[in-house]
Amino acid sequence: MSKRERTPEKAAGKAPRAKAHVRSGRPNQQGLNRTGQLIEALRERIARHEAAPGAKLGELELAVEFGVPRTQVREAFSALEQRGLIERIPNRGAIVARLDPAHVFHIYDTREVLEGLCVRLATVNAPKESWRDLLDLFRGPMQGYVEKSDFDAFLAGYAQFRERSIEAAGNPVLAQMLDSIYEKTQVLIRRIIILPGRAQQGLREHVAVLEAMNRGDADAAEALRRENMRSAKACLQNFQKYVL
Amino acid sequence: MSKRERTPEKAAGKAPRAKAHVRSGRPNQQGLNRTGQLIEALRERIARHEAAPGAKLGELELAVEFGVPRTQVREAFSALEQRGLIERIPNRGAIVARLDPAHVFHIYDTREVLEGLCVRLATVNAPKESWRDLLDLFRGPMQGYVEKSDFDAFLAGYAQFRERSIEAAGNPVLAQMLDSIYEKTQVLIRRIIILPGRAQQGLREHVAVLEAMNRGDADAAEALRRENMRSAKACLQNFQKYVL
DNA sequence: TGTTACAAAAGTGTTTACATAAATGTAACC
DNA sequence: GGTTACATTTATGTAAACACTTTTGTAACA
Repeated sequence: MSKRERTPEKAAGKAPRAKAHVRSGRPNQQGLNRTGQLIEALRERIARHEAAPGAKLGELELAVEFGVPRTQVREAFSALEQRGLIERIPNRGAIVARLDPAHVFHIYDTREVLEGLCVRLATVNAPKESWRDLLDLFRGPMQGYVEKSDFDAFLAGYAQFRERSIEAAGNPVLAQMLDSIYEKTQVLIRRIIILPGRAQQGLREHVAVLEAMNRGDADAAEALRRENMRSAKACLQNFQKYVL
Repeated sequence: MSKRERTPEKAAGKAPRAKAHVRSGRPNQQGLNRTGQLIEALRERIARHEAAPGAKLGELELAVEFGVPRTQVREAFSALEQRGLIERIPNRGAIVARLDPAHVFHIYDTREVLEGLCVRLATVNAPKESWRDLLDLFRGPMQGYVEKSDFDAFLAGYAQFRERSIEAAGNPVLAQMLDSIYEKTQVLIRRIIILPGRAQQGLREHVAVLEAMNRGDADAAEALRRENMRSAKACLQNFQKYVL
């Protein structure tokens, strides 16, 4: 699963209408068309910070790298610009969007209510005791990850909580909004959890949320989750100079 | 301000490099580039239901109408698809996105928490008594609009509340999410307010929200606004067969 | 040595042309 | 009369060419 093996165009003869079955103008493969694949690839690259904020995204450069015509790169840019992941400056090209501190705090305010809704819906929709396994994970192994500073395992646990919640909430509108937030802040999480005491507190708060969810107390779960987001934001503000 | 007066391409000679100052490849005009203008025009057309859900959007058709090359229409489609306003079916073109009832309810659940956050932030940020004029409007003239069934004036009042709240909240992330919801449900509002008793109840609830905002009680404002959204959703469920 | 003017290069914005897939119409065939 | 096979049409997917803007490098000039 390397880059992508494609003939870099310019390999098709000009036979006006010769059989022509598997040539240049094929529409899609495996469900997503090529532009969609390109959008997804760029999105992930930006979310992973493989392309740093402010970095220039050359149209021709990407077109050659992915083996697609420049037109498709521009279509992808158009989509990514709508999602706020890149900025296009007329005649100057596209750059990965920077996120200034103020914007990050705006994101966290919004995220607070969305995450709250997510756990509320998840609690309502899933039967009691549905969260036993996650609760065990967060009460047991996750504590060890924090002590051993095994942040990868720790983040994997968070990701599991995240996926399960969104899945159980069953609200695609909410899921999309949380995704759009997540893809912008993904890289921040790695900087936050290494802050002194943050991982421990986050863990405590998650356990409290999960306990409320597991006993079916949707209102408490929502309130606790919102509290959790507020404390994360407060932590971010305290260490703003080191993180943002 | 009619359609758009542009030479429908194919009017520029092929002088290899003759002076060339105001020709074909100009980048933008009045702040937004042409693709941006096209996106905005199509967005509005969809939001206003001038293009009905499920209606086909032909690339060439739109290209001719707006006097732009097909490539730009495709870029606009790519952006609109990201915003969930259209759906693209491979080799079949684009259609205006349909919104099924389940999706509408998901939207309203999400909207509830976002609108709640909006009035909370607006209340916190704006000084007390900032909402006196709106409160007077909703307690006075708006009542008359309902009784006279002057829905246009009524909706204008709602729009004013909406704009002022978002403005005062001062959170662009939230504003964008509310916009993305609004552009999808705009047409529904016209069907909801004509439902028996809905306008009256919505008005009462808005007055309550504004009273809380005007006395600076952010928590009450948030709770009341959320209540308002829940009652709107409930109304929608009751008359689902007539509205959706 | 620093500055300005100009020219070349690189890259984006735009346009057109070509290839292919779906839809449609027509005629042969049962 | 209805169905199937094929040709035609229409529209989308793709690719490449063209036009313009910005930047950068170079050289003349103060």
